[in-house]
Amino acid sequence: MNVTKEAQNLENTDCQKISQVLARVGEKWSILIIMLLNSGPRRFTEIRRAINGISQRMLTLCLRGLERDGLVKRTVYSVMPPRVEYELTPLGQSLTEPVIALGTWAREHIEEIDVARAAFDEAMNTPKART
Amino acid sequence: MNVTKEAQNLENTDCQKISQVLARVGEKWSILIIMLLNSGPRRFTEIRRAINGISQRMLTLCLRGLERDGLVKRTVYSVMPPRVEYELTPLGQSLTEPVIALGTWAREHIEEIDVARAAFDEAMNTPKART
DNA sequence: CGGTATCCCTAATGATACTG
DNA sequence: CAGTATCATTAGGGATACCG
Repeated sequence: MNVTKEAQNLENTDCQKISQVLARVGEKWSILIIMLLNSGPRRFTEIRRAINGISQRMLTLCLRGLERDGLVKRTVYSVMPPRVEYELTPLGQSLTEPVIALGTWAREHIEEIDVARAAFDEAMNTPKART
Repeated sequence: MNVTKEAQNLENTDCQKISQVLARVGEKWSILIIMLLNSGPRRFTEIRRAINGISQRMLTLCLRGLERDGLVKRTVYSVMPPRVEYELTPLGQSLTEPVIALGTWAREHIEEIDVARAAFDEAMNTPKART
């Protein structure tokens, strides 16, 4: 889980920290939720409807994780029926910057990746190709 | 898996793409491998020793995934004993930039996150706190 | 050395039902 | 509405053994 001094650019502990953050950001739904909330507060069901395919359970767990890390703020309005709003904290907002940078990279290189994948998969189907 | 137009900053397809990339980058070991290879080519066993705790199986799978996406190049030297070197492709190298940006964010905010986590966990142990 | 193949166990996730 | 609880299924990943 640690990288030795061989990884000259980063310290061991740095890698651990980065891994922790990337693990959260890399979670299938986290990034989508963060980007959705980047455009303003949303209610639980709004988020659920906006993100196609997420189960109620996973949305709850994911929001809890983001809330725990201080990236998302959960506000409960004690009315009937209940109303709960989620919004990015300043910390969460600051995270959108590097995330968008990564997203930009993804957009710029996704075709290149697709080509690489196709080439790799084809090579797999052509056993001779793998010397 | 899609975000509706509610997420004004990004298109549906963008989010899918970003998710794909983040899923790979977010994988527990990928980021460590990428950062390790950022300092130069490494042999299979070198990587394995450098990254504490990764199993041979997972290293193989992870490297295959990175290779498939065109981020890592695998070179086999047909000698005895076998020698296989892994290095970042230009695409892989370009990825280190936004990843390092995210890493920088992680380093700058990890304490804030730790505090948030501690506060959240304490609130959990004080049921009254969650109204 | 650098893998692949197999078994096995656990953690993650979906589906469903129920509640303040 | 916004959850929680439970069950069932599956995917992730470790351990081990074997191969070119």
